[in-house]
Amino acid sequence: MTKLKPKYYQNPDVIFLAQDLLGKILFTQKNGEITAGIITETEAYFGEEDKASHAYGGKRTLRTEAMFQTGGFSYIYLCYGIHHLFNIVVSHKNDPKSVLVRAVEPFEGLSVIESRRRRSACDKTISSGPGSVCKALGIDMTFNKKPLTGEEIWIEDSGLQYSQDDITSTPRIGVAYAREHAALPLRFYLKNNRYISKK
DNA sequence: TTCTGGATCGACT
DNA sequence: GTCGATCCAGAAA
Repeated sequence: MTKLKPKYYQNPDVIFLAQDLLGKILFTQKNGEITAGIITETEAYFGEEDKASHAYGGKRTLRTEAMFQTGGFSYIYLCYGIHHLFNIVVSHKNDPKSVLVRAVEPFEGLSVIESRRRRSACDKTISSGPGSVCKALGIDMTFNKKPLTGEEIWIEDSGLQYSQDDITSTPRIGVAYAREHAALPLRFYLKNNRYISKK
């Protein structure tokens, strides 16, 4: 397995990347403990034109600043005052596209993940849903704006390849306010995996 | 300074 | 299926 390179993330085709990232492995290292999960579900946010994106209209604030960085950095924010959500920033500088990781399948450090989530790794709710992914992998705001090629958080290519037949696409979750962009099929998940937020 | 609402989860019915 | 938790960023003023 090899760590994905900066070049991989600089691709401006966020819809391709949201699908290509399925099957890749997201690692974190915290307090010397390494945990990882196979990415099973993602959503694409296509930038300034996307009414569902925090960067819609080129809105640039302290929070959204992370998305305007060069592809290959993390964008993490707090949702509903409770949950952290993890995004992979892609494309080039000042093009705020990102991929939201919505679910992973536990891969490494299972006992650490189980104690963080207080349930068995066999329970599919352990890391299905964007808030759960962050909790399972120990991701909080200290991971915001980090390079995904470093030693705290990174993604490896497992070599797994999927065809369009293996991937289901649906509208994104929780973005009804995005009006005409709410129905776009920009959510992707592995058809045959049980670690999915909802079918 | 104050107000509003959200890229959700889990407990409970 | 329904609903409360919980708090910060962004907008209004």
